[in-house]
Amino acid sequence: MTATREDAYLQIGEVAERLGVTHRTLRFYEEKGLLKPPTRMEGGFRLYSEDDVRRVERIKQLQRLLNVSLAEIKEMVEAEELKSQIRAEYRRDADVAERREKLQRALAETEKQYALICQKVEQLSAMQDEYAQKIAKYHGWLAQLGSADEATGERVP
Amino acid sequence: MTATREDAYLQIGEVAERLGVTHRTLRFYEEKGLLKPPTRMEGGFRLYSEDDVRRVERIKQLQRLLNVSLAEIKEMVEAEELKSQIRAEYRRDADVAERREKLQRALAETEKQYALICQKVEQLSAMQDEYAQKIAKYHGWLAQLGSADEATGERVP
DNA sequence: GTCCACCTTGACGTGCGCGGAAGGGGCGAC
DNA sequence: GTCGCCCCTTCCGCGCACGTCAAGGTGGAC
Repeated sequence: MTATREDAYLQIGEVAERLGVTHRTLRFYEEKGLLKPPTRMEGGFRLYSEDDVRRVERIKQLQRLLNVSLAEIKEMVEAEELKSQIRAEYRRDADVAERREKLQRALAETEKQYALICQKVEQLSAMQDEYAQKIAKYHGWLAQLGSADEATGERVP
Repeated sequence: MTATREDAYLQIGEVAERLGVTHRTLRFYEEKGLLKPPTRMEGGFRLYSEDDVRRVERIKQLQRLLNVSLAEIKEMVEAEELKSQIRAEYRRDADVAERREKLQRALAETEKQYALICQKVEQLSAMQDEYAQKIAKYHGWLAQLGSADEATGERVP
């Protein structure tokens, strides 16, 4: 059990290879506060947990899909961190009012992000439709060209 | 008619204000070949047509939604330019085979872009679902807290 | 003519998101 | 021990997408 736990920890190079990023990127995220400082070996080597790895994946996902700055992504992942805090505190005798406040903050942030995503999906879907129509038009024109090789009386705008 | 045509041309500052970009951005796009050099007044002032304006809007849209480099966007808008060329050549006695080839190139590029958009929409939709579930969970937890604590909470939408 | 807002080119500066090299230390195998 | 590889911090550099400043030309109103 302790063995599996220790095996679960990865050095920076392994994480980098797994996720297709460089060790520089991981250290950079740590510098910028997007990643909490990972645990270390005695000699100072960083040891990343599976949670850490998931966090990096999340960051990359947000970056790819939402096109927002790392500063904004930092706020986003910090909101997710709140959730973990709430979970951790759940067993203890944390104040109910305090827990609710945290939940509401996390919820508000999540809803903000959700709205952003919805907006993006909407716009992208519109663009998708637009492209589908363009493709249909091209196919139409090509069909005309194909059938009317000598009989040229068709309309191509 | 000539009057409306001339009125339709805009100076760089007007375009910038309309689109919420700076004149530097417009010049930059021109330098990089994303915008074809606009017509000029005698004194050298740039005069942008409505087509030019739409082109800039398009560039900005692609940038916002697809998160790709200007170099890639250049290729995309160049593909759209092919379509205009085909239109322009239609009246003339352009070779049918040549026109078909251009159409097919334009179609191929458009389909490539379409695939990219589909992929993005898919991933973003998945993320959207994920967030919707998260929000539902938060609401559930808040409801639990609210009922267990017997009612100082009011905001559980 | 004069004024002033707007335009021109050119060149250097900036913030972001890392890249890469220097100089040094840790770790496991032999 | 020592060899080789991976890791550490520090610091300068780079590409992208512009921002910004300088020095001057243009255009229409008065």
